[in-house]
Amino acid sequence: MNENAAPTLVESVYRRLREDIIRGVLIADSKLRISELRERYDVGGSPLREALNRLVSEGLVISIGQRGFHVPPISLDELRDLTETRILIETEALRRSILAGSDDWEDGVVVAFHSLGRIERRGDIDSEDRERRNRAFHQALMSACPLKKLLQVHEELYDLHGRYRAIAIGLDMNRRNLFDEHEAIYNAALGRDADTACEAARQHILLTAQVVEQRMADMAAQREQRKGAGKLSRA
Amino acid sequence: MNENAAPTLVESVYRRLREDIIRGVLIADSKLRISELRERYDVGGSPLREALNRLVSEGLVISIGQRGFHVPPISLDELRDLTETRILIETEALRRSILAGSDDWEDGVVVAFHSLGRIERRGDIDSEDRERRNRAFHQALMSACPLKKLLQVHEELYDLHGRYRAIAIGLDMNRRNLFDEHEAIYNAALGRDADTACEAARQHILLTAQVVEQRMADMAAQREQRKGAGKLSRA
DNA sequence: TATTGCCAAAAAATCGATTTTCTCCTAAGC
DNA sequence: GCTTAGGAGAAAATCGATTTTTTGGCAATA
Repeated sequence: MNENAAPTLVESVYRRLREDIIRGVLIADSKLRISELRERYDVGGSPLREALNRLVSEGLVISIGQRGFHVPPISLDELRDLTETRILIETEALRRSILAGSDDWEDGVVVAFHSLGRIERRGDIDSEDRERRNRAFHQALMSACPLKKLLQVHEELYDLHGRYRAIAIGLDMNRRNLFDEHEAIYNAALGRDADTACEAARQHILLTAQVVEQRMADMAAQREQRKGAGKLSRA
Repeated sequence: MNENAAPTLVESVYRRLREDIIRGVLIADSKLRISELRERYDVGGSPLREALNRLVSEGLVISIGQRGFHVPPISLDELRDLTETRILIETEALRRSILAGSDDWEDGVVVAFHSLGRIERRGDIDSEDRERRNRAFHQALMSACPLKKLLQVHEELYDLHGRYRAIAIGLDMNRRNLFDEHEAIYNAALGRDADTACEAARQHILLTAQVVEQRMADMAAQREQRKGAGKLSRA
């Protein structure tokens, strides 16, 4: 049996849908027509609808009775809300993890950090691998937090936030040194300095969010301009 | 059109399943056979499975590929995890709510408190109404928290916790004065004393959890005893 | 010109039947 | 007596068809 094979069609299409929504392949605010999705993922209506319903509870899909499913819209307000909430949860989990972390935890953090650093130094824009290792690093840092439910909540928020990060993929390379930001968290964590680590994590998340905000503003401006041009050409 | 009518069968059976799981009507760790549920809720397989899949994402149902759905087991470990995480989220939301609360917020809190107090003083064991008003009170307290996502997370945790509270329904009347506990939070909140309010809320949640722990221990002891008796009778 | 009512096409929701996969019991073999 | 193979029945997963609801356009009306 293949380890990766989903035991169920629901499971498989659920994961693929999830990825596509978080990555922005399925556009925010767009309609998810059952017939189109059936074709896209090559599954029947039943497993598809079941997968969609799972995503509804995660906030990654919106269901409107008798009017089908939609990708949730994005907004500056939600980004800010999500960012602040994620900071709250992530710093709390990080703090508890640092307090409770064993030798194994340290090992895991070291591995994740170096693995991520290698990719970052290589400078690949390849977001696939990068995003995975980035996530793994953040998770490794928090993994010793004894509150499992807190970690679950964080995962949820991280993925909701991921939809916004996807907007700005590749954009922050120029302005920021992500490696330094990660290193600051890393050093403080291994040094068991929870306050410093949390502050570094907070800054790191905030900076990422700011890049996204900038990008959203740019996009809004572009939309404005196109609208203006449209008016002119119609006049 | 009836305001309360679910626009969709999925929605309707989702709510009913949810209630029954949280209330403990559907027993922890039991199997949820599609055919039985179909009969119980008088719906077809498709809406039923869709509703179940929503609950899977909320952690109120477990899905095992090709082996159907189950009510999640309960455990002392999870209770403690859930309790501490809920305290964390609820006190944070409460703190921010107190800081940001407007006059309207105060009004809402006053109404919710008195409404709950009336029920409590009446001493009905009726959990239906009581639970609803209790929830409403807690929500009113936090409602001015600007982080909407934090409130959503709280709701999720509150309901997961509800499964445990259901175990001890009616049991805490003897030992505790719930009214006083609520009043302490109420007074501190309206007095804009966030620290005191958070501490009171923390104590309140902890006390409830302790009653549940006690009850779980009792049940475990009873099980032990029955097992012993079984052994004897078989011998 | 704006509004309303109606109809056909499209889409969503749901059902009933089929296929696939597990479960448990029986019996043969060690 | 214990383990393992086989198979019938039960249950889960999925599909295809049906029913219900919405959408969008067009014409009639104010």
